[in-house]
Amino acid sequence: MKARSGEAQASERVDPFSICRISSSVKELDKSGVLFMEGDPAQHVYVVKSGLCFSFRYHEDGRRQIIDLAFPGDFVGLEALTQEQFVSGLSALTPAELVAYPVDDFTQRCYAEAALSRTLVECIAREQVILTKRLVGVAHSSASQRIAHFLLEVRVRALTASELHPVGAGAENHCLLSDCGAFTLNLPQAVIADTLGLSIVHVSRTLSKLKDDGLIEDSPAGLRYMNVDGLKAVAQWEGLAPWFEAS
Amino acid sequence: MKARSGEAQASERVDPFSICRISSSVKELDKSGVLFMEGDPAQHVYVVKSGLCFSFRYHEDGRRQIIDLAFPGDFVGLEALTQEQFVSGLSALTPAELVAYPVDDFTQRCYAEAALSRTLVECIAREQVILTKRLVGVAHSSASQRIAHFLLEVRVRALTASELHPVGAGAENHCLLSDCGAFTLNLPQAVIADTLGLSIVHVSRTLSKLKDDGLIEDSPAGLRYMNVDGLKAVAQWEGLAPWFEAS
DNA sequence: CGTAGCCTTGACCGACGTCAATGATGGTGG
DNA sequence: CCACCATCATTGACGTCGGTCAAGGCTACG
Repeated sequence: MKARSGEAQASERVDPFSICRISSSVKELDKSGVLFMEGDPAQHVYVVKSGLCFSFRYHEDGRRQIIDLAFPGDFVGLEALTQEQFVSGLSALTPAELVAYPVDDFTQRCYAEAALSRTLVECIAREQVILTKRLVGVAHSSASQRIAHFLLEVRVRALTASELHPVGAGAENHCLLSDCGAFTLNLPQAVIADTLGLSIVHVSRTLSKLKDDGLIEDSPAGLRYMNVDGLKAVAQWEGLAPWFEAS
Repeated sequence: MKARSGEAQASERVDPFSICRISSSVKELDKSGVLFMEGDPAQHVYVVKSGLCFSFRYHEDGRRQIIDLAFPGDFVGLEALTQEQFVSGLSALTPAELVAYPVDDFTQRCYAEAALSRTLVECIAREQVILTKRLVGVAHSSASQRIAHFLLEVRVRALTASELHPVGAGAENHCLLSDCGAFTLNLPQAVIADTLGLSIVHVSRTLSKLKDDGLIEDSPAGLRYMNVDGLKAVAQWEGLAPWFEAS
């Protein structure tokens, strides 16, 4: 088997649940529940089993920066592998389940099975690419670009996640919903704002503009994507990352 | 040996050169030389042996985002492990040497030696923490905060790197210089601007303000840090990361 | 001496934040 | 069924941070 996954399709992604043979327990979170906070002792590594979560940090001035969303199948709290304390918190946007693996077991297993290390490296590398993209975006893009990009990113990741983990996706119930043809997203604007480093007010204004342009629309279920290609144009979309399907 | 490194001092950091047993070659770069560009086929993983490098990406509008500086001892181009192409370019700020390891050898060795995988995971995780910090900073801080933070970050990383790799540090010659007591930094303002997502003009203005406040000073060798504590106050400095010495 | 980098400074302007008021929605208890 | 409150979204007025443009200075180098 070839180790490099550059040419991998989404369907070939390693399955994070493959590590389930090691001792594990499941944590359940309510909506807005907090699994751990920045600074908490880091004794477990987690995989999101169902629901939608996000990792975040607080800035000294009290503002929250959302580092990344975490979809079913995503690793979370990997900092535990290299540090005593979490450097970011983790909270849930919807009721969620996470599988917890004690760091020590996990580490030992890494030593025992190079393939697991490998999986890990790939997961982290994937995450890193998303982060650098976001970094470039936050630094250099206008609010509408950032927001359009964010909307597209969430869509792709949600679709990918639900393909891979149709069972426990769960996020559809509350936040995401891919109905006939059109994708619909229901997130508090505060989440978008804190992810992209914008104010809620400006997010609202920018979304209104996107609505005026017919790219999205309000619906009872949330934001409805009316014109994905239009969004891509605004976002100057180049795809999320090589290993995600273009779609 | 305990695998977790949260409690590690700088002196206990894993030595990236420990992988030198696998086939490798040294690449030399001139000042401003480019090792690879975004999109190039990724066939090697590198470790900076001497000099100062940086990884970057171009935004669609042509602006350059510097992702991170790379000091002697730092891994570079780790994307090669998981992707066919580099997602960022790498260039040198000073004449530099980099050790190149073919990905395939590297990968095989990862399978053979879990400890190497482990080292890798730690390096990437470390990098990730820096990235998330930068993300928070770029999104929520004022120019003077960002710049002060950047100055401090470079100082710590340069000091750490030169402790670990006193031989091949090399960066001192051109960019960094820790003379009697005061640290001195000589970087083009364009580098600071592109790292922090600011315009050169504004970097200049902000540095002038810091000079007015007596925190830094021009010197023939570059910027001289006159008041590190003052800088820390401006930057709301909380340390770079747990594994770096406070200093 | 002329040219090329790099830095500085001023004038101007736009994007985005803040503050504040107003609506919509939905859950809870009377 | 309605009153009440909490949460979230919208909208306007206004200020500011930082970008852009343009001009000029300083060194280094041929």
